[in-house]
Amino acid sequence: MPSPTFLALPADRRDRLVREAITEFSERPYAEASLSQIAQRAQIAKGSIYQYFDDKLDLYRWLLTDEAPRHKRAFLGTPDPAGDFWAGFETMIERGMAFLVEHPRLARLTAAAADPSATPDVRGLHKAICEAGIDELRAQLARGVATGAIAHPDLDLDIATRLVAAIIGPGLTDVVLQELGASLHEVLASDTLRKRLGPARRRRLAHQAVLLIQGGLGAARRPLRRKART
Amino acid sequence: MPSPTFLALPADRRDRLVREAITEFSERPYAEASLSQIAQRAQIAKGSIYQYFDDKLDLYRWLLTDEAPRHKRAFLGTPDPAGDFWAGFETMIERGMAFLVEHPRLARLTAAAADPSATPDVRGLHKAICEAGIDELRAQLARGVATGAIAHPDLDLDIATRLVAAIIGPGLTDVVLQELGASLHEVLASDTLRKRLGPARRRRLAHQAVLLIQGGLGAARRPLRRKART
Amino acid sequence: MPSPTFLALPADRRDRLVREAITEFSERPYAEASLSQIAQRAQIAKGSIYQYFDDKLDLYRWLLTDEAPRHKRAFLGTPDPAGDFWAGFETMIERGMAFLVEHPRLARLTAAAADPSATPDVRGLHKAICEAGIDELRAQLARGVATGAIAHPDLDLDIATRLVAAIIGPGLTDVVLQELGASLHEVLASDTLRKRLGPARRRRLAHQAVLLIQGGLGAARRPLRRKART
Amino acid sequence: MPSPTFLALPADRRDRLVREAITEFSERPYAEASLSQIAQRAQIAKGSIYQYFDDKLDLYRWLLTDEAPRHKRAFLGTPDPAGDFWAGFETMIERGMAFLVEHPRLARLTAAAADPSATPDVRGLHKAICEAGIDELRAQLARGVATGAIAHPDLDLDIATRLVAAIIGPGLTDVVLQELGASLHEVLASDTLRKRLGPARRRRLAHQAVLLIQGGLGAARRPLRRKART
DNA sequence: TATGAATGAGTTTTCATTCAT
DNA sequence: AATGAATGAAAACTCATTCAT
Repeated sequence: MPSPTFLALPADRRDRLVREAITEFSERPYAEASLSQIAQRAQIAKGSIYQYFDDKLDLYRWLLTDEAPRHKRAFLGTPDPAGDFWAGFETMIERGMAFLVEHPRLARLTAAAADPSATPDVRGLHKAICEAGIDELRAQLARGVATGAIAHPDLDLDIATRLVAAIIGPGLTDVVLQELGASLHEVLASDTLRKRLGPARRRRLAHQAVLLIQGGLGAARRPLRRKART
Repeated sequence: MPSPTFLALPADRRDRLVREAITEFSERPYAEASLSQIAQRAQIAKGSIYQYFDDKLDLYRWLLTDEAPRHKRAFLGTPDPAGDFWAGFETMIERGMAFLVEHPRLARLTAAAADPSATPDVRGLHKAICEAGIDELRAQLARGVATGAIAHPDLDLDIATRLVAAIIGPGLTDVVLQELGASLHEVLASDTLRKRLGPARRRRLAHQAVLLIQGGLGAARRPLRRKART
Repeated sequence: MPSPTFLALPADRRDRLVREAITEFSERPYAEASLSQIAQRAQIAKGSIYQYFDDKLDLYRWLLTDEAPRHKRAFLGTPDPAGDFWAGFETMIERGMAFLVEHPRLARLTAAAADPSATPDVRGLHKAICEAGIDELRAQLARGVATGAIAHPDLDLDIATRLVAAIIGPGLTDVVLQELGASLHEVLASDTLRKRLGPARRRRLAHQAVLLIQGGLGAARRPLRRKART
Repeated sequence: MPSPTFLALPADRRDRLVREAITEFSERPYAEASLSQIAQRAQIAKGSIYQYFDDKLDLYRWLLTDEAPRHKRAFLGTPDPAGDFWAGFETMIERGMAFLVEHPRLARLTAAAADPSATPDVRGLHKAICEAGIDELRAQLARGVATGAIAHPDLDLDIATRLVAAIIGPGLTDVVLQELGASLHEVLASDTLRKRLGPARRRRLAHQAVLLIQGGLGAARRPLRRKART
């Protein structure tokens, strides 16, 4: 948790630090990320960072649990709980891919949370983040069940949630990267790649994902409008 | 590639080294794993490791591309290509979970290949492994399509393969760990946990996964009854 | 190039480091000189050296191209270009020997630049230094030619410069050491030896050198009388 | 000193070891030369080297004090003590340059003996070699004095010997390398360079050197026939 | 006698963290 | 509050030398 000093920092100074920290942590594994680099690039004394955060992990934690989620939420917007469940689901997936494309560094930071290696401290952190995501997804699926959009006789909600999370998490990320013909690192380096995964393409991918999930979750097969069958 | 010297090592010495190396690399991300630690715990001179392997990466690569796959293949056995597609698929998944439970350190090592952080050299290594796995799965699914077991009108085999891989990879791992009520690291520490995910439970989980996948891939819905309900 | 940090160091600390570095590099060939030793003897943390210099070579380069020449220039003073050529030449040689006797460690450092072994990086460094010395000497001899002090019918200035450089460089150093009845290393160890090569003796040696050079370069033979024969 | 075992070795095996040892020691400074490299390239077990020589230094010493001088002597032939002194001197110098050009690795090994850095053990070795060379040259110059070929009123034979040694040692080597437009290391690498310093060119350089020395040593100026003045 | 695996001390280098200014 | 110099533990890696076979 950042110190009050940090929170009261002039926006410019604060932003410089945050920006460079995100860059550094998104480009190298935690162990190899260097506070010296961050300090130097942000034009901030190394000692100052230690006045804002307890240590390297504290800074990383804050980025992962506060800064990144805040941006992500702002980007995704709030889903409309009233609309059609599957349409909403598909939109959510599409927005997720858009986030990956538009904010690759933040997305990368978040993706790192899935890394099952990592040192104990970092692992705890990652686990917390993952579970939060799972909880959110479970609630959403529960809504689907409640509205009848999901209706599989044998469904175990907990298990299904985790499997679906894998699809829309690592699964779709993998697909996107495959589409880009690049590794995440190369995406970070070149902004031009972003153009290669425009909204239309993203919608198609989201649709494929929903198709798989929908079938698996026992939804009626037909309602799949949009560019699908007609 | 290990030197002939290494391959000709007395079993005891060799095993000590391999064991401790797997432990180290499965407990920390590559960047944080320490050859000194490995040497010390294996009771082997640091210099000796450098007679067996070119460097840290060479040892890691060998574990990841030779040692782990060899054990995994031996454990999984060869699937029967003649039998029912979905039954075979379900078995494969069950064996995968069994491997995770019986050889958690090796499973963990393999899982690390999904780590999207890592330094360029390591990433290259990981990517190669992942793609190999994807290729294998794609071939398997293609067989399903050929036999009619998979029959979805809109199916894009490439995309589907990656999404299915996410389900049976990170997805099921996550589920298993949830079942164990523990993180992979805790599993590594305590062998007794293994008992909590016996064959029956594993079969049930595998079934749930196949359910999701099967529905998503447009297979006929009924045949899903095998060892399930009845 | 040393960092600003280094240049702003408290004199005491800075001197300790410089002194021990010169000692180390003057006592062993570059490859065998150890930063750990320097740090330990200078009572400075190993890490600190890396805040002052990029690496081992950077420190060595600075000593060789900045520190040593600065001291040498300060010691030698500026020669009087107006005076008699050969008298000036003889003085220069005498001062060179005096430097060797008074600052043996620095002289030794400079002499090391003649080492034809060494690793490519170091060789490049050495070569640059040698060529700079040669250029300076060539200019000086050219002045002698211009003033008529040097007048040999067959003279090839480039070749002559290099041969003369050998005389006043390795040649005289060798003579001096012979006089001292010791190797340079023993000179380094015992300051008392310095007394055995006082100004008078040095002048005599310088005279012998000039004698050889002068004859070889075709100067008129007579004017050689100064403090020599009476 | 090599063990009897070594001396009794089959020529082939012995030669392989000697050849690779010379190569290694002529390409890197003593500290960086690697016995492992030598053993590997010579196809001889590392342990065997320790049966032939006490240690790294022992091997190096033998090369420097036995092997290299033997070859050099064989190459130079015995000078004719009866002929004209200066003509003989010039021939000696020319042969020395020829040796440098024809056997660069051996020459390089010998040149290293001039390196004033080096660790105490190595230094002692170098010093002994140098003094041997000096003694030989002094004897030769003494012969010149006896025959009247050298006749300088103020001559100090000891000093003169050392200065002349500097000319025909480091001095001429330097000139030769300058002629070749290359560093000694580059000479080692490319045999084609040898052609650029053929006998004619070498004679001219030798002549220039003798010119300088002769004048300096007070010889009569005229007898310098050959391509000199006419 | 020949072998080459094993050893471990020693090297350069990095970096999170502290603390005096 | 901000600074950035100082620190030292730890890492990867090398290589002369030993010694059991």
